[in-house]
Amino acid sequence: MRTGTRKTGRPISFDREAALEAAMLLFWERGFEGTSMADLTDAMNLSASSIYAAFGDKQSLFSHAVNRYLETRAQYATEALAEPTLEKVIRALFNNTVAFLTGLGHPPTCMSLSGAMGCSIDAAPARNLMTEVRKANEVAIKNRLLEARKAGELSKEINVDDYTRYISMLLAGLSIQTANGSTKAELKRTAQLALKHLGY
Amino acid sequence: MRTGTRKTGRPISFDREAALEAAMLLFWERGFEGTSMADLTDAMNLSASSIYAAFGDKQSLFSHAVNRYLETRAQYATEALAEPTLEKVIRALFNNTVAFLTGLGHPPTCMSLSGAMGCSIDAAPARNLMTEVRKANEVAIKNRLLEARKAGELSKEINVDDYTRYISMLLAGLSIQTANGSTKAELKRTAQLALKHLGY
DNA sequence: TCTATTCTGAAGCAATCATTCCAGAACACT
DNA sequence: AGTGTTCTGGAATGATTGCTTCAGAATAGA
Repeated sequence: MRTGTRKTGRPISFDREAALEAAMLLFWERGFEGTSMADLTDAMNLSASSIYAAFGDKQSLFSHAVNRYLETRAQYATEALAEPTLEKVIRALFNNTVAFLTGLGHPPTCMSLSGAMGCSIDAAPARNLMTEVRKANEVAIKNRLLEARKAGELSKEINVDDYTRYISMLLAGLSIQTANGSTKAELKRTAQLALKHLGY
Repeated sequence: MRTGTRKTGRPISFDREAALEAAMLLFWERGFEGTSMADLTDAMNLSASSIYAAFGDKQSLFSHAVNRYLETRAQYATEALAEPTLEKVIRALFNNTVAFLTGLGHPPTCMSLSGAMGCSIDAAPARNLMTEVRKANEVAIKNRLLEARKAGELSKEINVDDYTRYISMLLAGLSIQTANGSTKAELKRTAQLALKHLGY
């Protein structure tokens, strides 16, 4: 049962990370409820009992998949926020988002939107988790803006909360645009337009 | 079976529109796959066979519900586009959207996003329908912008397709903001910020 | 009243859902 | 080699899925 620091017994025979990657991609595309355990056993190439032993129940597996997503796919946002100046931060935020959304090998939208927007009451935990992820993103942006404000890069007249929500809105909008089928070129132009209207 | 112009037989004993309204609200909140027939029979206060006779299968009922949504809830967009000047159109588009999203008695996001973002392969028709709805919205906006261009209200240097996508992105972003839990006051301020950056 | 038509509610359909159980296989340690 | 522990795959769990069927109730027109 414990998969952490076991010392004896039959060792795991599959690549835990590869299996989790497959699960993540499936959840990303079909959402929590749209993905069945049968789909998962198929894509992960594992029996249900192995999945349960390694990751817990479906909800727990979803959490693990979301964590993997945040660590291996959503780092572009963190990287953007680490840029030295506000202008570079904002530019990177949009450019990285476009690059991410139009990347190959995964669904054309961010997982926090496709994961569980509308879902049954049973799946409420999954939906709440997605909302938390989006909110955490906003908080990260806000903190970076507060830094920029301290550095004198952001006018004191600008309400940081409002500005945060505005940027968050723009980025979410980009994701929906991609889900609508916008091409990479179109998305780039849209992001450029957003930057232009932001004054960058 | 036919519910249209029947002349004899036992008449329908329930309020068709009220039943459809209940179904729409449920689909809106939980999405196509998150809503079971049991949920629907409960909310619509009808037996499954009555629903099938009146609206067809679940997918067909979903289509009817979406149509009702478009007719009774999403008219604010059409109304906004009917404003006489471009400035009024844009302002109305944002203000109406905010009023709509923060309205009481329905989920805090637009149905085209909660209806079926991530879903199983079986529910692909529902997802495609939602994408079509979003695209149709874009087309409507684009046509209005082309009108404005003819009227000389929009600079010829502005690419109408880009501008359409930009506005569409902003409006979609507002919907996500509401899903994140933004209050009415916050959403208003965000929309105002968007208008300001648009030059209005 | 009689007949034709349609709606209703309950029961039942096979399929699928997430989950669990179990016998056996595979390895680590002694 | 023997023992203990853990993993594995398949089968089975009961509940729920969307959907259908059917006998009977209800009404319209003759």
